[in-house]
This record gives sequence, structure tokens and C-alpha cells, in this order.
Amino acid sequence: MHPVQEDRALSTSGINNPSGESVERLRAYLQDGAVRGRTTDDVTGAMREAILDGVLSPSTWLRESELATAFKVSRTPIREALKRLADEGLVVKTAHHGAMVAALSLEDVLALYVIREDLEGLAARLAAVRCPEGLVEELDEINAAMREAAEREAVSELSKLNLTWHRALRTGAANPYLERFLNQVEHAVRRLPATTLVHPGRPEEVLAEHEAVARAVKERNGEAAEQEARAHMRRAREIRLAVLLGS
Amino acid sequence: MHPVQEDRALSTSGINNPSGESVERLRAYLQDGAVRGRTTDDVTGAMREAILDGVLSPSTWLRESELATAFKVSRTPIREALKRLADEGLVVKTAHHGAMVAALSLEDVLALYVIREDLEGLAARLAAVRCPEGLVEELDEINAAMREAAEREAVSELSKLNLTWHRALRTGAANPYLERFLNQVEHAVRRLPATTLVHPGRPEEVLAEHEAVARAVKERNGEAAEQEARAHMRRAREIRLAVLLGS
DNA sequence: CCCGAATCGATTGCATGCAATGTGAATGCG
DNA sequence: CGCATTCACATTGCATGCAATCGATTCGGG
Repeated sequence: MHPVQEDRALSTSGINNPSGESVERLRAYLQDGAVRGRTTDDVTGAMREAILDGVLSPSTWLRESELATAFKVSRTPIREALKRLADEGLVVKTAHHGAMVAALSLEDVLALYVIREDLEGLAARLAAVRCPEGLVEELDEINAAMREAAEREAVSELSKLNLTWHRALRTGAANPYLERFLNQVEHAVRRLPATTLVHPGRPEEVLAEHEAVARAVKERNGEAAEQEARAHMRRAREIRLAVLLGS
Repeated sequence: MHPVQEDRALSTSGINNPSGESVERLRAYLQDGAVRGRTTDDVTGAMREAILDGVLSPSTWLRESELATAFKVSRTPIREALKRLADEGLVVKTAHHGAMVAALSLEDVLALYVIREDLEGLAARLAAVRCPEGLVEELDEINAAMREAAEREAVSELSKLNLTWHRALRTGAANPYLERFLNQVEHAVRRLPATTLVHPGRPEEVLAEHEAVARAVKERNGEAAEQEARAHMRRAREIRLAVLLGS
């Protein structure tokens, strides 16, 4: 059910990675001031972000006691967090060996972009039909910020803004299930080694494609918005495969 | 993020339902022979099924200690199970009051069927394109069993077979993400009060619509399969609304 | 030298206990 | 009689301890 542990894992990390190293990097994520009643949630969030940002790479074992020490909490919230992350498909729990960040196979990536094209298309269509107050302005603002970041070649910021743009779009669709699913899709995409925005010329393309979607939304043309969004995702998939396979 | 607690809840149960009653009914779900190492999973599964089958209805408080007693385990696995179910959107946890089965609002149902149409359509298309060995036969078999059940007016069995049919279709699509999402959709749909199959004439319609999808899959006509599946879902939505509002 | 089996160690899984916090009710005051 | 305030209880949240299980290693036999 979960996309895991395939033959051809696209992991960036080496093999036989002793967990201490990754967990060490994890400490940088820790925010003090732990508030009672939100320990587990905080831990879950921190670990999720750590995985998504690649701080914890696949083929490193995550042992409860180690994480507990790093987070300065007991094993209980760690244990719950790992279970939740396992449900999300981000980690794989192996009995008596600990949890491991799940690797994505090439097949998983392909499957991911298939459904992503569908869902992003649906989100664009719904957003266009509803066209809630201020959505177009928000999209344009984010895109403008992206343009500025692209000129400065601030890839990390560009990537974050890109996520923001897509989040805004799906929030505009106002469908809780769609939002949830696209959120899970985002998590899966973020686990891929690098961003596609490093590809030469890709940032400009993205800007243009985003504009095309925003324009369709503004005109409340659901069909056009869906088509533009789908095209955007198909192109993203192409670049992704080029980045993954070409490197 | 989760679909919860709207004004117009479609709950079937009354108000101010003391939890004891529901938890009492839950005991019937208990299988003895608890195996170590799977306690939490068993509990989670049992509670999920209990909620989906309506054994635990909304507006009943689920208190950890009570459930722990009912399941004859400690509060720890109960606690974890509730957290996981909360992540799935099946229960809502209110601080210091316990968890409660989440109610579905009318808006949620509409949103659900919007995305369901999309995803089932995609599943049908992918299944048609791949058309894995034996899929068509499996679909036809299930549909035949459904026909037989419909003639006997075995609604419960019919409903179960219907789920099986859709599961087979999405498994045939061979996309782990799609399968996961449709699984979540199924869970949401199953939480709705009654099945749409009680609607007069609906079973026969469903059979015909399933056949249309299966035919398109057999002909490996992805486009047709998607359209038929989408039409099936649009019709299902209509009936659902009629059942919900008409009653 | 290779293979099988048994033991040891490491790790997770669950039960229990304690602390913190919000709710509800009862009481006193205006 | 209504309202604010306070106190106590019920409930969840996390820490810790113990037991079970599985993998790895080592030892003995062929």
C-alpha cells in the first residue's frame, strides 16, 4: 500500500549510513520551549519536516531511544510520531530494527506525477469556478515574489514560494479532501532529492505556466485552468525525470 | 483541514448520547486471542471498522479509559489508535473531553463526491490502459455476485460486494497513491448513514454502470472507461443526495 | 572449512503512574 | 434572583519500567 523499498531507490544517501550522523543534524531542528500538551505534535512535525527537507535521508535507521534523547522527550511521543509518519508513508517500520525513511522508487515517482496532474488540474478547475475573493491577487503576488527570487537565483526561496503558490491554489478550491490529498502529494514530492527549479530555464517556464493558470482562474474559465494546470504538471514531470535520470 | 463539526451534521444519532451505550455495542467487535505486537493495530482496525459500520455513531464521547476497559488493554494503544483515527479524519479529539466520531456535513459530502468522481475516473482510465491479467474477469465475477445478491435483496452483502468491485478496479490501476486516496475516500463514504443501494431501482442501475466500465476496460479504452466511471459517480452522488435529503 | 544451532544483546511494545489542565458545579456576593 | 469566582474532579499527556521478540554472533559439529 505504501510506496516503499523498491529495487531502484532514488535515495541520495550512501549505504550503511550509521544513524548517529543524521540524528546529529536533526538536533539543529530543535526548538526549545517545549509546551506541554503539544509534545507529540511538535515532534511529529519536526520529524516530518526533517524528512521532507532531506535532513534525515533514507537508509538511516531511526531508533526510538536515539530520537528521544535528541528531542529530550521520552520514547512515547517518538513512538507515536513514527507510527503517524508510517501511516503517511514517510517512514517504514521494521520490527526490532527501528524505522527508516522510506525511499521512493522510479515507479513511485511516475505514479505520483500521474495523480498529481489529475489533482492539480481539479484544484485549478474548482478554484477557477469558485474564484474566491483575493485568490488571483494572492497567486500573482506569490508569482511576483518568485520572479524576484528567480532573478536573484535564490533557489531555496524559489522552491518555498512555489509550494506556497500551489497551496494557495488548492486552498482556493475549498475542498477539504482535495486539500488533504494534495498535501500528501506535496509531502511525497518534497521527498525527492532536489528541486526541479535548478534545471536551466525552468524557473522562467514555471512563472509563465503559473501565470497561465492564474489568468484562467481570473477569467473563471474552469476548463482552461484545468488544462493549464495539467500541462504545468506534465512539464514538471518531464523535468523531474530529466533531473533524476540525467544526473 | 479535516472535515468536521459543521452546523448541519448528517448524524443519524440523537443528542447527548452517553458513551456507555455505544461502547457497549463495541464489545461485540472484540476478538479474543490478542497477539502481542499487534495490539495497537488491532485496536485501530477494530475502532475504524466500528466507526465505518456505524457501531460508534457521532456525538458519543470516546473516553480512553472506557475503551481501554472494553478492549482489555491499557490506555496506551487506545491513545495511539485515537490519534491515528484523528489523522484520518474519522474522529475529532477535544481536549479534556475525549474523542468523538466526526460528523459529516452536507458540504463535506458534496466535496467528497467531487473528488471521488475524479479519482474513480482516473482509476478506471489507468486500469483500462494497463488492463492487467484477469481484471476484467474479476470485475465481471463480482458484478455477477452482486446481481445474485440484488435478486435476493441482500442489501448488506450487495454493499460489501460493491466495495469489493471498486477496490478491484483501483487495484488494477496499480498506482499506490491513487489506491491510498481512494481508500480514504471509501472510508469517508462508508461513514455516511446508509447505503444508496436501498434506493428503488438503484441496484440494477449500478450493475449496468459497472458493466459499462468493465466493458471499456476490456476494450482498453481508457477515455471511455473514465467517462463511464465518472458518470457512475455522478449518478451515485445524485442518489446519495436524494437519500440524505429526501429522508 | 562450512554449516547449523543456541545464546546474547538490542530494540520495540505495552502497562502503569504521575503531573497538568480544562470543565463543571457549587457557593458567595451584589 | 443572577452572576462572578473558586474549588474539586475527571480526563488527557508524558515518563518510566518491564517483558517479549528478533537479529547477529559465536560456538560446536560434520
